[in-house]
Amino acid sequence: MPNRIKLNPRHQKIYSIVCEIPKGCVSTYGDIARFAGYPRCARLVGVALRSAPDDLNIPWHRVINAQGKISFSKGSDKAQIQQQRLEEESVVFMSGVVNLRQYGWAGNIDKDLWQM
DNA sequence: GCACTGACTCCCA
DNA sequence: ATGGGAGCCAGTG
Repeated sequence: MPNRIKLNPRHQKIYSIVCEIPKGCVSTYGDIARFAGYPRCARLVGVALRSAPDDLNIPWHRVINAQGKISFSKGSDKAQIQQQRLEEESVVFMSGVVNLRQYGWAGNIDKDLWQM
């Protein structure tokens, strides 16, 4: 990913993590924050993604909250776009909720690798 | 530098 | 299962 844009190291770290999310998978703010090295900074992820320029092509739509839902207000433009993009990646929304057990990227490694 | 806000999360009623 | 409240850390004004 191009890092020509000068941003805070934390943000860049978060961007890197988000970019590592494989297609067809989703992750949560809390998990990404953990991977980035900021266990309690779920909000920071939100701030970072909000500041994320489109130039980087950040797959921010693969980032959802711990409930498996979109953090935006229902009916919000971004929420619509996010869901649509995920569906295009074979991520199925059931009642507006993503099954993290199945699509959760962090979920695959969280149990064994991050169990401490 | 202080105070408020937030694309969050967790716990309890 | 659902709803409400407190905690958390950074960013922004």
